[in-house]
Parts: sequence; C-alpha cells; structure tokens
Amino acid sequence: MSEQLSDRYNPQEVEDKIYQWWESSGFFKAQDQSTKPPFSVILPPPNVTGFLHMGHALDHTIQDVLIRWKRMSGFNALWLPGTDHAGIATQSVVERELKKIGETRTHLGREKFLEKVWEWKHTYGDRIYKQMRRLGDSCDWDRAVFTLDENVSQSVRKVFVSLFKKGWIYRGQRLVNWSGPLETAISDLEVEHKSVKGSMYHIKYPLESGKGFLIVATTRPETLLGDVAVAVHPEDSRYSSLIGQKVRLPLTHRTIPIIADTYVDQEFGSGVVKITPAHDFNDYKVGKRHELPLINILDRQCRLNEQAGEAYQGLSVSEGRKKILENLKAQELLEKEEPHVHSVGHCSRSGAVVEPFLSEQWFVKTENLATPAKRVVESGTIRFNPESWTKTYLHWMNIIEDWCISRQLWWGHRIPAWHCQSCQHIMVEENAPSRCEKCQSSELVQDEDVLDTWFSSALWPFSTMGWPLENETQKTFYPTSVLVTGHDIIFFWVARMIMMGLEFKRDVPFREIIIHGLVRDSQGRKMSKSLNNSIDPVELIEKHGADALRFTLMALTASGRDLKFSEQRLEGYRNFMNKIWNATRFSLQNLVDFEVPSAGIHALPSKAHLSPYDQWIIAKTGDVEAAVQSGLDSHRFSDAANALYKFIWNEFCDWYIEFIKPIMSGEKTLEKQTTQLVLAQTLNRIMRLLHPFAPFITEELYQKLPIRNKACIVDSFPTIGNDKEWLQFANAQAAFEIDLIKETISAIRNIRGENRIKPGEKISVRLAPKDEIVQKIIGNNRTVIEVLGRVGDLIIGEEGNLSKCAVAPVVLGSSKLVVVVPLEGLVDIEEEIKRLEKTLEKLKKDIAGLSGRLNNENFIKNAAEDVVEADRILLQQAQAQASSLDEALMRLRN
RNA sequence: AGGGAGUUAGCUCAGUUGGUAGAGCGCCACCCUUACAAGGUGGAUGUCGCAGGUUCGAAUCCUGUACUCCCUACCA
Repeated sequence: MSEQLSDRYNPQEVEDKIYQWWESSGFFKAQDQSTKPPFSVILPPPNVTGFLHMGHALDHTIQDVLIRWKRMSGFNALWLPGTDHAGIATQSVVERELKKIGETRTHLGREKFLEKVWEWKHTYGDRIYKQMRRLGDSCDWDRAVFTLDENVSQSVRKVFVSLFKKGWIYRGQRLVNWSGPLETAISDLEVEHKSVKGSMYHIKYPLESGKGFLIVATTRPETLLGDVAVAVHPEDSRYSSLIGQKVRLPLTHRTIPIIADTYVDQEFGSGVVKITPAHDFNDYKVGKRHELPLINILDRQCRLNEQAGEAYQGLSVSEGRKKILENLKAQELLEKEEPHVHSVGHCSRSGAVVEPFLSEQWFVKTENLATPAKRVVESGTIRFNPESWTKTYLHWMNIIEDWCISRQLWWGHRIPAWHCQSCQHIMVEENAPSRCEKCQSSELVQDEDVLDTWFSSALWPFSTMGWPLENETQKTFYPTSVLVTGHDIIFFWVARMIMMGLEFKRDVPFREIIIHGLVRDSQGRKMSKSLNNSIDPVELIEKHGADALRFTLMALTASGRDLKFSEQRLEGYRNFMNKIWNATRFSLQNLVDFEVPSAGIHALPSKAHLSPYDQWIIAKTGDVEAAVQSGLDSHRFSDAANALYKFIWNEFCDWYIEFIKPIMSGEKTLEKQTTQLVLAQTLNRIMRLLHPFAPFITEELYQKLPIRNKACIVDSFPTIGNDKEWLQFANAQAAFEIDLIKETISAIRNIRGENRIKPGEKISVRLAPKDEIVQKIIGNNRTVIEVLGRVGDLIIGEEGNLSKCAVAPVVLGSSKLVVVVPLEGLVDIEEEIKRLEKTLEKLKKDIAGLSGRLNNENFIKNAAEDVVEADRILLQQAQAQASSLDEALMRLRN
C-alpha cells in the first residue's frame, strides 16, 4: 500500500507480471469433477503456423469475457485451447523454409519431410499461445491439444472407419479444385476469386459437313484439347438444325458432336459452348447428363499431358494457351479476340490459378449427416446469436454436397486405408492390417492422401476431451456451452461439428453459437496479407495495452456485424484505462488512513446517515450492475462495456469523486470514515465488474485496494442479486437531490464558460430557491456547489437586483431555483443578453412543439398515459424556465 | 445470378416493444483548478440515403427506389 502509483497507467509494467501470477496460481484451471455448474468453451483452434490477428483478438476477447464472467459467477469454467495442424498452410511454410537451403519436399521424401515439419512445429508451434497470453486469454493450458496428438488422431481414425463401414465414406473420381504448385486438391475455402482482365476468344469450329463454322467463345482456348462436344440451347433456332451433327475440333483430328442442353445461355457470346468435362465444373455436369467421355489434358502439376498431344505436352497452361492461339491464328480459325473481365479462382496458399482437375478422391456422403444437423437448429436445441444466421445455416444445409475429404499432402492425418497391391482390394481399418482380407497378400500400401484439415476440426468438441475414451471431462463439459466464431466458417466448421457431434456423441456439440463479425480495416476491407492492410494486435497491445484493445473490441462489436477497426477509438479507450488508474490512485491516496471496519459493511450507519453522494453512487452501482448483467446475458457486449464506461467516467469520476473531495480533505469525522468505506467498496465493485473486459488493470488495482479478497479473477461477479446487502444503502431519493445539485453546478459552469470567465477565477453567485425543499437541498450542499462552481461568495436568498447579472433558471420536476451571477466588471452585458436570447429561442421552439402535441386531442386520446404525463412535465419545466428568462432579460435591459 | 447486410454529426458507430436524436474521436473557446493535459469546463454540428404509406406521432413499421458492402455461384 505504501508504494506510489505513477500518474500514468503503464500496461507493460503490469501485464506479464499479472498473467504469470494468474497462471502459476492455477486460476485458469477447470475441474473435471466439481459441485459447481459447468461452463465450457472450446477455442476455435488457430493454425500452428498462425500469428494472432485481429480476428483472433475479437474472437478470443469474446470468449475470455464469457469465461471470466462465468468463472467469477461461480461456474466451473473451462476454456479448452488447442491448435490446428493446418495441412496446406504448414506444409507450404516448411517447404518455403526448405527452399531457402536448396532442399525440396520431394527430394527429402515423405518421412524425412514430416520430421522437418515436426521440428518446425516444436520450435514455433506455441508462438500463438504466447500471443494469446498477451491478450489475456485465460485458457486451461494444461489441457491444450494439437490436432495431430495421438488421441485426436485416434478419434479421427475411429470416425473415418465408422463412417466408411456405414457406407458414408466412399472413393470416387470427381472434379475438384486443384492447386498445381501444391499438387493437391484444395477446399473451396482456400480458393480466392479474383477479378482478372483476360480475353474472350472466338474460335471457329468447322462443321464436319464442310459447310461453314460454329463460332465458340471461350476464355480458355487451351482446354479445347479436352473438348468432347459443343453445346447449343435446344430452342435456339439458329442452330436447331445442326443438333446431332458433328464439328471438327481444331488442331486435332477429332470430331465431336453438337449437343443440346438448356445450360447454354442463348444470349451469351455466340450461343455455342465448348464442353470440356474434365476441366470445368459446369461442363462436367453437362458431360454427365449426356454421357460424354472425359478427356483430362493436365497432369498433377497442371501441365499439359500426353492427352493434349505431342505438340503441347509439358507446357504450362499459359504457355499452352499462347501456342494454341498461335496455331489457331495460323489456320485462320481465330475469328476475334476481345478484352473480357472475369473472376478466376486462385489458390490462397500458392497464388496459382486453381484448375478444376479430375482425380480420385475420398468423399463423405453428407445426406444422412445433414438431416439431424438441420433438425437441431430448427428445433432450437442449438441457437444462433444473432438469430438471423439460422436462415443462412439452413439454406446451406439444404444445398449441401458431398464433402471431398482427401488432400494430396503429407502433413495431416493419413487416410486409414490400405490398398492391396495384388488384388487392389481396399481395407479401411483403425490400425494397419498385416494381410489383405481377400487375397491374404501382405503387400499392403497405405493410401498416400491425408484428410482435409476440417475433418479433424469437425471432431474438435469431443476429440479434445479425450473421446473415444469415456471420461469425466466429457461427462462434465460436453456439450459445450457456447461456440464463438466468425460467420465465414459456419459452413466449413460449425455445420460439420454439429453433424459429427450428433453422429458420434449422440448430442449437440454446443448449445449456443455466437457469431461475431469480421474485423475490417478502416476502409471496410477484409484484412489480408495480399492487401497488406493487417493490423497486428500484438503491436497494439505493446503500444496501448491489452485491456484497451479488449475494451475497444467489446465496445465495437455491437450486433454481430463486421466492424471497422479504428486506432483512434482504441486510443480513446486507452485513455479510459488511464482514467481508471488515476481515479484509483486518487482514491487510494485518500484511503491511506482508512481502516476496514471489522464489521464490514455492517459498520455503516443506517441509510439516513449516509451522505446523499454515497447513497447516490450506490444507487448508480446497482444500475450499472444490472446493465452489465443484462448486456452479458444477452451477449450484447457493447451495451455492457458502454454502461461501465459511462458509470466509471461520467458518474464515478466526473461527479462522485468531485463531490467527496471536500469531505476527503477534511477532518477524520464519522462522515469521512463512512464515505471512505463507500469509496473503498465502490472501487472494489468497479474492479470486479470491469474485470472480464479489462483483466490486467483491474487485477493490478484490485490488489492495492483496502477491501479485497485473494484475487479479482476469482472473486465474485457483482449482480443486483448477490450484492443486495450493499445495494440496500442506495437511496432513490438521493437521486433527485444530486440531480438538482448537478444541474445547479452546470448552470454556474455554463455561465462561466459562455462568459469566458477564467476557470481559476472565483465568482459571486446568488441562488434563489423557489421552495423549501430546494432551499434545504442547496443549503446542505453548499460546499460542493462552492467548490465545483468555483464560487467565492455564495448567497442563498432572493434573486435581488438583476441588472448586470447573468441568470439561469434551474427547473427539475416541479422544483425550481434561479442562479444569478453578477457580471459587473467581468464581462460585456450585451454578450449575456445574446446568450439568454439564444437559450430562450430554443426553449420557445420546444414549448411550441410540446404544446402543439398536447393540444392535439388525438395525442391525448391515443398515447400512453405516462407519455402524455412526461410531455406535460417537460412543457411545465420549459415554460417555467422561459418565464424566468423573460423576466431576467427584461430586467437586464433596464 | 441467388442469399444477406448497410445507408444516422467531419470520421467510426450506438439507438431492442414507434414518443421531440446519442457516444468516442475530431473541431472551437477558456484552463496545467494538488487523481488524470491519455486531463478539466463550456460550446458548435444532423430535413437519421431518397420517395411514398400506416399512425395523434416514424431513425424505428410497410412499399418502392438509389447507392455501398459481404457471402455463395459464376458467363462459356
């Protein structure tokens, strides 16, 4: 207690120290068995390769606020952390590292390469955990899980085998998004569509009959080598006679049929489409419908293959395109070329153009899994917040397609399937079989592919808890309470967790889903590496402190909508942290001689003996407790944050501390002791209420408070329910008194400000109360009015002579007083007259509006009584004020 | 093209059963008044995208419209 607080809050001096203390004290740990009710959240696992970005910062802050709040509210709160092996991302990172030393993946071979990746993981894998600690994430670190941990891998194998045995996993040839450089199928999520300026080429396909050409428009002339048909719309009169005939495919010796399909848009291009089923998703469907063959002209690196013909084999797609165009031109088959902008899928990892590529892949049949997953959302067993995402979710589930789960990578869960080399039989087992069950051959080779990363993510809610083993963790914490995530992965992750949870745990994985927005840059763009517009949260933490960042995110995340991040706003909340620091510093200076009474709050005299300031701040404490509670209950975090901000700054700091300064600087009377107790108790509640939002500063300050327990993080969270003993000292009556005093002081300050009276200059003020109650109130609060209004000479009595005076009527309900400030020698009277006229004009406008409404019979008839009554009071107040001003103006002019 | 969202003060955004518009930052004026200049006090600022409608009353509900954005799909 003896140490001095600096006059600025310095987060750097506080955060690491506090975090280490929390962690070493075991405050983050949840109990597998406990009498407390459970509350559990699983962390959406960040990539091991990842750095903490603003999206995480938002996502994690929401979760940490919930966890800290519930922990303080008496729950056995578990926040289960983990990281994702992130197949492609990690593999590419390590490959890049290898390239620097002139090494390649293929040269190393699978086993050696995987060793390198594991090395990398062991070196950098908990980088993101360190960053999470900077943010203040209160995870139960002892339980941290990695998706390639043995028990998670076991879950993955068990699920795969089970689904396979049910016939819900199958192998098939399909068109998939393919990344040439990575030589793997990639998920839709890893495809970025970019607008590209290309060309539309109009190519002549000669009719077999020799009578002319069909003009085919395409952006990808090189794929004509894989054409198996050209299609026209069945009702297109231009071409109907040609349907069934053939065309000669340019640059080849093949002839292909002219087919009719409604997929063709007659309006677009020439109305003739080349059909390349092996290299276009739509053509693939058309090809299926017409039972056309598939000609794959690309190899795994997306180079033209032998099917493309000798002239082109080995060329890249763009080289091939160039050469094809040259050859077409030479044969005068290229009719024209025009500029054309279209969107092209790019691999988010390698940047290469994604090719639709025909390959053998593993698929999950989603039909049977999707039905129950839809039902639990429809029935409300799982609730989305905001609720509007329900619709999106159900829409997606209705159009769900089979899920391609194989990836041609090395880093990941290798598919537990073994191919018999002698009879080609495929065996799917959890553990490697030694002999083929069909032909008994021992020549078995495990499938080369690994599983899509989302496959293991789908099991996350229970694989992290030790499933398939049965244990207390799952009994206590599954289903989890809340899932917090962004809307961009509802389909890829949320939906799949629901499907897998229902299938393998026979219960939903979580009861509620909080969907938050995306953090965008100040121009509303998505933060991305390519735009180089990312803001590093760790840098912000170093600059302004974790609490300021957290509070900013919570204040901005109102309605689950995307948010534009502004550093200016962050600075505002950094200032708020400093304000709290200094308010506490001041309070502690005034509590140096305070001894906590052994009777605790029972040492307080009866309500009647508390100062109105104390009664008032206790009442406001109750209000803010209620507001925070309701904000957190409804997940309207910004409501809770704003309520705290206003309470602490605009009520506690601006008024309460100012009110009690005279008492604090005075003798150690009973009144002072009482106020000290109220101050100490209020500070204690401020720290606890604010703790989930700003954990570091509140813990640091809490530890310096005269009234405290062991740690803020594990103290109880104040609510109007559990804080009754304290809140009973609140007095609503005091509110009127305080409001009147505040209004009076504001009126004096307004006169000072408008008349440019220097803040340091003390002035004379006359207060003329219009009834006894007001008289009594201002009498009782004389000192406060003098100090806060900087009044040297305060007279309570009649208005007296108003000439050369500034006048401000204060009206509150039916009570009224007039503030009179003699201005002689201080200021130009004309200025004051102008000021009053301006105020009066505004008042008259108000009066006109209000009386207009109150004179409207329909308003009186239809509006709620309290609304009418409120307007009446407003009108009376305005009129009272106006008449005072009128009178004052008249007397001033004389 | 389909789905969703937005349009409120110079900027970023609140505004939850319809009852005379709010915050932060910025701006102007005066101040280092012994917690805090990352501060204090006072002040200015909005036909709540546009047009209709319902209503005594609309930023709020309905219809239309303009513009912006996001997601999904994609024009061969």
